[in-house]
Formats: sequence, structure tokens, C-alpha cells
Amino acid sequence: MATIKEVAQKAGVSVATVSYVLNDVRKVRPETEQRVLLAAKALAYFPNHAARSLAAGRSSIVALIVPDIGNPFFPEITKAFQEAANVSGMESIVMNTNSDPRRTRSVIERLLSLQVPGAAFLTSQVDRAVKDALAKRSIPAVYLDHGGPGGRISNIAVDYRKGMLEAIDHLAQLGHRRIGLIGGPADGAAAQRRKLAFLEGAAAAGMETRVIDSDFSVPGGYFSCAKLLGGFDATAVVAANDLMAIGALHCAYDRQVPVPGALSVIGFDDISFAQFTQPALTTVAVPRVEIGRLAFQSLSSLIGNSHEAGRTYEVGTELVVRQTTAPAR
Amino acid sequence: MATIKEVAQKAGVSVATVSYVLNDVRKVRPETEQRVLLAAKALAYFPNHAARSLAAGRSSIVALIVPDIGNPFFPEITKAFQEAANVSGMESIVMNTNSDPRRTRSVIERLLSLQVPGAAFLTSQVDRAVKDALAKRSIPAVYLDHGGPGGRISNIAVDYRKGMLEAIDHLAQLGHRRIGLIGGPADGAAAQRRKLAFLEGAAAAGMETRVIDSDFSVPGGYFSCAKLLGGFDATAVVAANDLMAIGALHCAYDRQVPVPGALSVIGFDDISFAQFTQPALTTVAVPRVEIGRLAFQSLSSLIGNSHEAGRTYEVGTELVVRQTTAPAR
DNA sequence: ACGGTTCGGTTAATCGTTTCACCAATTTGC
DNA sequence: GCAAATTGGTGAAACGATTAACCGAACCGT
Repeated sequence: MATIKEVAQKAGVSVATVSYVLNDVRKVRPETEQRVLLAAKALAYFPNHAARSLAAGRSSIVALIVPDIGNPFFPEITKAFQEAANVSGMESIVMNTNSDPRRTRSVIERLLSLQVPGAAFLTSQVDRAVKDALAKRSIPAVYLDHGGPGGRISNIAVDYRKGMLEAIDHLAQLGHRRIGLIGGPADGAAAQRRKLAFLEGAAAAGMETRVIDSDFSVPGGYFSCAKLLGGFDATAVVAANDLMAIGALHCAYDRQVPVPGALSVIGFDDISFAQFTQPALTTVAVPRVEIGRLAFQSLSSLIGNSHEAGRTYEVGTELVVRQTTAPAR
Repeated sequence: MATIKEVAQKAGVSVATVSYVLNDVRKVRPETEQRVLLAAKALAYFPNHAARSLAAGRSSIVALIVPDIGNPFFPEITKAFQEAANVSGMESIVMNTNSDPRRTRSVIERLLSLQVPGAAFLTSQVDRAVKDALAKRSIPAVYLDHGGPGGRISNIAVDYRKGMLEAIDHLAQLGHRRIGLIGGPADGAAAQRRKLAFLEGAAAAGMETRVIDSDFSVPGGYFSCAKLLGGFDATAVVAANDLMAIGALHCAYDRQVPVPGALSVIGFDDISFAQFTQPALTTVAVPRVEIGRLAFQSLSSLIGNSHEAGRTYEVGTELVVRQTTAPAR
């Protein structure tokens, strides 16, 4: 691997000059600049990331922390995030917490060890300790649905309410009066916001409701739906995510209640598989690629400008009607 | 952030000693070791990754290159890979090529810049230039389904043949005589291997066959299935991956040909959604978490032992029968 | 009791950049 | 035309680890 020194030699300048043109952080004479660039090309030179990080005191690898990359909600966000990072000349590293506190603790060590210039947490619950550790060192961070912005922390606020209200309105227009919610874990912020919006919308429409807290998994959705169908006799259920909606679909199928004939089902997220369920799932879309891109961009702007204060970015959600909703029986 | 120097001071030893105990690469007196460890703990010390990489000439971040993390085949592999890396105290960075040659070229630059100690390519086609670039610098690599092992390169060979033959045997026993294959892209190694096995099995069973090359996507599967149903009148189709199988399922549904009553469908991969299609997809499982884990482990052993030559690791596949297969009409 | 090992530790060079401080040669202002 | 400012460049000190070379003390075997 060619080093900056060799480039300097070949271009007949000092290493400082090479560094200046490569990062273009100081004016250099156009002619000199050309020489340097040519030399770099000729030697197939790439800056040594480690050396650069060491000297600069920070690496150019930003971190993206997700609870579970295996959950279909995250790969697309990840992809968008990484793509945005790459066009900005940064690398990104994704870390899984598995929603495990122990792992979460190790995450912070790894972030510090790597000297990341910033991190995006797309997990629904983040340890207070993690937030503090980053804040104390004033490392920029962005969180998803996590209260207001702080000094160096931005927040991406997803407007779950809008989509949820649209969903309920849709159900109301179809004549549903008894609807159930298969909710997310009681300790997740996003799950709570969805539940609240559900309750609000249903109340406004004068509907009878029942909510079962579940766990965002397919089996969870399956069993919760069973409860809703049994005790409550709902004509429609909305699930706080698509995975649970899929569980509900299967539950309905197994109990031979036709969807959407006897039961309407609405999911949440619009994961890519939602369009391929049978029948295709009506769901509230949350703009995952926008979230991914925004997560990086907001982080990047915090990183790039050390005086910039964190702010809140809003993204919308919207109902996409497919085939699992129909007039109430 | 505490540095090694501060730890040394607090422990009353030299930085070298601290380094030795932390990496335990040289014996030190147990008593001294304790002092160092305590000091490190007290100062909440974590080694600076950049400095370490620079000094050692290689980072501890291994790379995992995938064509598209959005494709449900890859997140689980990724997760397994990362988990394995983490328990070995390594970080991993995943890069998307999007099967785009331009991006692929940038991947190699980034790998070199990061000074990765090794890289795993799980893409079906890798640029010759990439392989050469790594080989020239003798950076360990592992590939998926890519010919024999080389000097510092290992290979994970998935035995697609076994699963495919099982699938065809299954079909044969159900009385199918005219079966179609929805194949992958003609330039992909894995796709070709699957096709060959299909042809072999069908020939052995004396079946009539027809293969349509497609592109591993849901719509691709949809249209290919239409062709198979139209011109060829197959009683069963096997798809080279689950996404296309799902497309086929929808095509059948839209044309009102009942599955599995009038058409049996077999997928390939056993992505997690395969169990949630309606009806649940019969498919050939490829052991993704095993592949992920193995990819890291094989890489790791190459990295850890600089004399070790690359070798081939085999993983099997097997048919999992669900509900999309039934006796021929 | 003495030369050779082993033990447990230190010193200092090194990795490849960034960036501050400085400098000479121009250009500018008046 | 001369001091001051600007331009375009260099030298060298960090950054925080790893690791080769060295060194004194204790421990051998004979």
C-alpha cells in the first residue's frame, strides 16, 4: 500500500501539502494540486483509515444500532443509511443489540473504542447510560422516537398518529364498531404511541375497543388475535406491526374466519412482504428508506457542524389499502 | 477517554507492560497483572481502535460483502456472522454491492483503506479484480460457491444438489411428470448449480422439464410462472429461490389455478417468510445461520494463522415439506 | 562459584496521518 | 516604495497503541 509519503515524494511536495489537497482544507496552487492528484492516482493511493482516525481523533465510521437486523423492518433502513453514508465518504457499522441490556452495554464500549463520530439508535428503548455516555463526550447521536432533541442529539419523530387515524377512519367508514389492537411491548415508546393513537381514533369514532399487548412477533400476533376473536368478537383488528398482522392472518385462517369477509386486518410498517400475503395486507406504511436516509443526514449535519444543536425531524405515515379490509359483517 | 499511558501511570508500570497484559501476549507477574487490570477498570479504559490498528498494521474490523441486505436471504447470515465476530472480539462491517460493478470497485478501495484483516464475499459473482487485489496483498478471504480454495482463500460450498434432488424426488413420488424450473440469473454461480441439479434429478426421474431463467425477484417469479403455466402446462414448478416461488404462488392465484391442488410449488432458501405464505411454502432450506457463522470462523482461522491455507467447507441443504406440494392432478 | 537461561520489566522506534507554527515570496494598501 | 497582509508551501509534533531490543536480577546446572 502506498503511503502519503510516497505520494509526496512522487509529486515533489511535502506530506502536509498532500494532506491538504486530499482533504481540501487549505488552498493550494492548482498546478500543485494536479501534480499531487496525479501522483496519488498513479500510486493507487488510499488514505490509511486508522492513521487518519488516530491523527484526527475520530474515525469516519458512523454507527447504526438496531435491535435486530433479522427483523424485516430494519434491513431497508440500514441500506438507506449506508448508502447515504457512502455518498458522503463515510463508512457505517451496524450493531445488533438483540434488545439485550448486556449487549447494549457492550455497544457503548465498542462505540468509544472505535471513536465513532456519531451514532444512530433505531432501537425502541435505549439505555439511559448509553445516552449519558455519549452526551458526556458530546458525541452526536440521533434517536428514533425518543423525546425532544438535546444538545448534540437529534430525534426522528415518526407521526404514527396520522397513519393510525387514517386506518381507524378507514375501518369506521367500512362500518366496523368493535375493533381490537394487537399492541407492541408495553415498554416500547413506538408501541405506546401507536396504542395511544389507536385509542384516540377509536374513541373519536365511538368504537368499542380491546387491546392486547404483545411482542411484535408473528406468533405473538397469532395468539393475541385468538384472544381478540374469542372473548371480544372483534370485526377488525389492527396490529402494531406487520409481523403480528401476519400472525393474525394465520390465526384467522386456522379458525376458518374469512379475511376480509368476517374479519378485517390492518398491519403497521408496510414491510415488503406485506404486499405478498394472501390476501395482500392493508397496512400503515412507515417510510423506512426516508428514515434511514434522514438518520444519516441528521447525524452527518451534527457531525459536520460542531455548533449545531440537535433538532427534531418529522416523517409521516400513511395508510395503504390492499385486500385485508372490507365492510363489517 | 483514558489512554494506555494513564493506565500505566495509575498502575505504576510502563505502557508496554499494560499492552502486554491487555493482549496477553507475554507473561507478566500475576500481581502486576492485577494492578494493571484494576487500573484499567478504574479508568474505564478501552483501547483506541485506530491506534491499535495503525500500530499493528491491520484493523480488527472484518468485512462482509453482500449483494443486497434488503434481500431477506442476507440479514440472518449477517446477524450470525456479526455475532460470531463479536464473540471473537472483532467488529464487522457490512457492505452492499447492489450487484453493481461500480460499487464493487469502490468496495475494494474501502477494504484496503480500512486495512481489514479479511473479508467474506457472499455475493454470487465477484469481480476478478477484487479477488486479485486481495490475493496480491494476501488478505484472507472467503467466498460462497466460488470454485476451489486458493492460497489464503477459503470457500463455502453449499450442497444445493442434495436439497434439489430431494425436492425432485418428492415431486416424483407425488406423481409429477412435467415440472418447470424458474431459474436464477444465467451468470450466477449458485443459480447455475441449482439448475444443473434440477436437470440431473429430473432426467433421472424421467421427467419432462422446462426451465426459464429469471432474476431472483418476486415479479420475475410471477412472470416466469405464467410462461410455465401457459406454454408448458407444468404440474409442478420449483423456483431457484423463495422470492420467485412467492411470485409463482401469486401468479397461480391470479390465474385461479389452485396450489397445491393443480400446481405444486417448491421454493429454495427457506427464508423466514416461507412459513407464512398461504399456503405455507415447501422449500429447500439452506442453513443461513450456519453459513454466516462458518463464513466468520473460516475467515478467522485464516486470519489467526498466517500459514494456514484456505480450504473448502461444505454445508448441506434439505427439503422442508410444507403445504404447497401435493399429488399431481 | 560462574557462565548461561529465564523472568519481568522498561525504553524507544514505529505505524500513516493531521494540523499547528513558521517561513519565504508575492501582492496589497497607502 | 515600504510595511502589512496574503499566498503557497514546509517541518515536525502530536495521536495512542504495538513490539523489537535491551537490561538487571534471580535461578539454573555442573
